[in-house]
Amino acid sequence: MNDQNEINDVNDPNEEAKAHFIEGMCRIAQFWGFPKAMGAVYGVVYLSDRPVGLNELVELSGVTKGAVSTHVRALDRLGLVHKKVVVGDRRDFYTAETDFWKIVRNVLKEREKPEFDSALRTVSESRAMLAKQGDGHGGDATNFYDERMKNMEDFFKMLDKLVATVVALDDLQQSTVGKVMGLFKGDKF
Amino acid sequence: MNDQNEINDVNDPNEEAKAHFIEGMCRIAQFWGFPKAMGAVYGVVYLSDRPVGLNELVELSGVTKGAVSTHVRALDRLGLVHKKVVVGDRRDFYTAETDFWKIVRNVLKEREKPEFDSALRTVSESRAMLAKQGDGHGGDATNFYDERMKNMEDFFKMLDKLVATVVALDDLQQSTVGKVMGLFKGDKF
DNA sequence: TATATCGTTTAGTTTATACTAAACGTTCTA
DNA sequence: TAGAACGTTTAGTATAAACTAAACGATATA
Repeated sequence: MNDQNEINDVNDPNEEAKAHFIEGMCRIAQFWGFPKAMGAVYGVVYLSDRPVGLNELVELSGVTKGAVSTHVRALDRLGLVHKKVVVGDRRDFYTAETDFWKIVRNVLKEREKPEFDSALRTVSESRAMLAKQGDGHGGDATNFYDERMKNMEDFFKMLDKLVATVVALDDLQQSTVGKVMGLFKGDKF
Repeated sequence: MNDQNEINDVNDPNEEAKAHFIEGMCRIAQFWGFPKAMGAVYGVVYLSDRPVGLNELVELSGVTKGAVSTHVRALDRLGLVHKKVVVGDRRDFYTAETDFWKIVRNVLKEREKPEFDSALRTVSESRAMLAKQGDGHGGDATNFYDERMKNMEDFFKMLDKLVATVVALDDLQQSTVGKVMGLFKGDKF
């Protein structure tokens, strides 16, 4: 991956640094559960000062066209890149989103949120099943299971609210995060 | 997985609810990047009112001994379960941690934290390489790359601090989270 | 209308990972 | 000291995912 060259100049003296950076993007993507090629594609876009076309991405990332097509669209959905349409040009161009706090919100909204809902629902469903087909008169075992399940349900509900709150913020920034951290340090809780 | 039965009574009327719950644990585990069998093992431990032995886990989860052995140790490392040693008994017993906020801290510390560090280091390294083998006199291209990389570096540093803050809290609880969320709602930022 | 250039889709391969089954060393028991 | 029960390790298999290469439909151009 990325044994190719320069995005701007031929024999860019920064080549090595860029390659290392993009390699890092691959590793980060992988850890967060995304394909590493997706990280490479983002890395290339992120290190470009102008919109990049799909075929260009293929060359610069070393990823095949099909994969780039798939991944760049996924990146667009997550808000990591933005499609730029140039009038009178049939090609798609992409630029990188550089506001990472905005990306966090997008990813939570797009990817985590549905899964939280699903997880929460499963636990709630289990509780409902307990109530229905359990021993019916609150036997010890049923009570215990319900207590455990409710405990988890409460946690997920709170987590869900937390995510919803973050997603709702349209100005999540370094300063905001900094202030929250300051509150913790001040032992105000 | 888990086509077996009861952890307490034979023909437990709550069987169906438990199975659904455990199935949900599998899905949740999978989403967070853990093997689904690990979720099943945790589910079984979580729904037991007494310490569970390894062989018992094998029966109740439907996962083979080797896998249970591996997964239950991983769960222990993450703080999701605790090994209970019974004197005069060679077997290992496990109980579930029920304080999920405590678990969040553990997981961040154990699993996320090192990866954040690694990600941050890669970006910093790339910047250093830029400074060293770049065009040397702050050409436009080098300046642009450095700006982008620094932007990401700052983000990771802040994220790192945020995680460190959460990990440092030894009383992260529902009430704490609730208060933070309240602050956001109050438009105090 | 023929040819070239887009981006997408698909079929097949490769690769990574989870999982099983069995062997293993260790510790207790008879 | 033989055998049984424990947890771990390992070799092999199954499964799932990413990736490649090629075909494809659509759109522009000549």
